[in-house]
Amino acid sequence: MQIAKKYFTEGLIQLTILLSLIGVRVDIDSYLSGYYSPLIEINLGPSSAYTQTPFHNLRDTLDGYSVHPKCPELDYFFASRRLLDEVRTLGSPRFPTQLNAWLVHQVSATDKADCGPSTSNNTDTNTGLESPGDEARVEGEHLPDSGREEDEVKVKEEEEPAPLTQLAHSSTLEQESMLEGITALSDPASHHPPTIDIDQHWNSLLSLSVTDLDDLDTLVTERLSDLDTDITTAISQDVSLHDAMVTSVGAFGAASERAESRPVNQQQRALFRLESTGSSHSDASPGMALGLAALPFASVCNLTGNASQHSALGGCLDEAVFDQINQLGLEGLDTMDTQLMGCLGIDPQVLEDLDSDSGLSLESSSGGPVSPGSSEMSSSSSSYCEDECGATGYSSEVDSVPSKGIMDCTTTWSPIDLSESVWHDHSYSSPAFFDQPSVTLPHKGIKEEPLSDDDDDDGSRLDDRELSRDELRARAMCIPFSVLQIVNMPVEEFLEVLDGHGFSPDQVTLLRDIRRRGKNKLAAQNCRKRKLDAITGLQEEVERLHAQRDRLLREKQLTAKTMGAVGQQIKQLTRDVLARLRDDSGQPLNPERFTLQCGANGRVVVQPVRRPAVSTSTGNKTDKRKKEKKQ
DNA sequence: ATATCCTGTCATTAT
DNA sequence: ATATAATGACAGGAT
Repeated sequence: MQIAKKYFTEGLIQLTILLSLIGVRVDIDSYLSGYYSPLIEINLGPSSAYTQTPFHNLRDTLDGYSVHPKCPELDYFFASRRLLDEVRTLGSPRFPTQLNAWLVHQVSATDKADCGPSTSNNTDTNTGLESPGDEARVEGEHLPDSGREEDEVKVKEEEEPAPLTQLAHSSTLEQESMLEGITALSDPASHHPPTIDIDQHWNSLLSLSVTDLDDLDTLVTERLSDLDTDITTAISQDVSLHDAMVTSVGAFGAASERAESRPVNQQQRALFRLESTGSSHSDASPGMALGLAALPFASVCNLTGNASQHSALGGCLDEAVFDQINQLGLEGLDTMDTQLMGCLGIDPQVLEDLDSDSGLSLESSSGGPVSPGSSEMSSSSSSYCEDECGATGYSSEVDSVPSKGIMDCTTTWSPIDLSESVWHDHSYSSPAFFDQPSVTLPHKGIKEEPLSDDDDDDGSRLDDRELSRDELRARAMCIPFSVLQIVNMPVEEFLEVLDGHGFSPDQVTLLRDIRRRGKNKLAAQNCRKRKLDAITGLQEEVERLHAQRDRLLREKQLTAKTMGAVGQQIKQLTRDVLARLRDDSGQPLNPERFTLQCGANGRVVVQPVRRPAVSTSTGNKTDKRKKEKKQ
């Protein structure tokens, strides 16, 4: 008897839940009230077992695990409960409170799956979970078996007082009487209830429901974990973009500050910048190991990664790399230069040319035998890297520069071996080298070769060709500073230059314009790089969202398929139950004419199948109208 | 010849 | 107030 009772109670609980899930209302109160007393064969009303047999207890007991109150998977429980509350607020068929227990059970299921060895899904979203964990524990996880029934009834009473009063009143005795009633209403010929068949059905239903609910558990768990993962990813993505921006800006700002505080160090910084440019396009230069030893892992990964796959952090990491390198101090920089040059196979002469234009206009700086843009510094103490390239599109505009001025001032701009000024003269700070964005644009490498060929072709005219418009203007105005010097020198020094060299107003204006244009050129390059990075990031996000959408659609299809199977099982079970019920005359009920309905209050009632109400109702209405008209 | 891309520059705004 | 960064728009050269 206890076994049959257990089957009935547990099975009916699940039946009620499943009927609720597919929208069938099970009116248990109707059974209790006795309105359908002739038809009541199974009083599966709110018995004590109805409330004290939550699935999670069974499963937890069977599976031999329990939920730790601080288990991160308890988040799912509260998400589920929130969803349940939302469903309730919609006024849709209210789920019996067993569903609450089922949802609690979901926590247990997920806990079993994930709380143990694999808790990698959400490790960062568990803040403030202690109280939920405690609450979940109160609701059924760690209740002593002796007091479980009463405690759970209390929990349910908090949510649905009215029916739960009935639940509390419906006791095991009612269940037993219900079973007795079933026996009494059964065919007298077969006095024993068809326990075997019903047991099989119940077992079938239980197995099905448990299995399918496990599937649903899995789906729910995956869905929640996906959402969690997506949220985490979105946050990290956002942070990454933000970091990319902020780091870049911060690096620039820091570079400026360092430029002011440590001007001596910046020539080397510029050199390392160049080295970084080269290394970022040549995999894992061994020479970089000297400076990379202390670099963050991300920086190393970025440097050692494929250059063709430029990451969004590439620009920032360049600054980070050289910031780290600069922190190593001046010691060993010369050897580092040599090592880097040797390992990278870069001719120092070439590097001198590559320095210009933040690497984005490398095509304008050839690796010719003579540094075309170099010029001897009239300033005794300063030597900026001279070649300010990126003027490839202005060869025609060079003509507009007054050639007369150039002729007048040519003597002060005799080319020098820039390698000396670059590699040995560290007296001038050049923070802009550090500011220059990393050479990561894909077109850079493409443009590099043909232009070098061109430079080889007519290297004799490199001086004029390589000079930018502002460079020529500076020469024309007899300004003893190169464009890079003007652009890269600190603002204080620039102001001193403006004031202390007795420049004419035109020269001052030109100096300011050169500096402004140079700064703006770098800013434009950074801006474009950021834009490309943002586009790349958005494209990746689109791909990710597409993948997520596809996955969710597959899950939706699987869920619908599972629910359809559950519905079919329930229909079959309903037919079997109805086939064993008898009406007042002792005749078996026609399964085609009756159905089991789950009421909002938790009662399961046997109701006649409603005929197509449209025709009948309209017909009745028309008949009534006719009668009224006749009257 | 045309389209597209790249780059420098200007104007404007924000910091 | 000034310098500078950021960015949209435009122009011109390169491909």
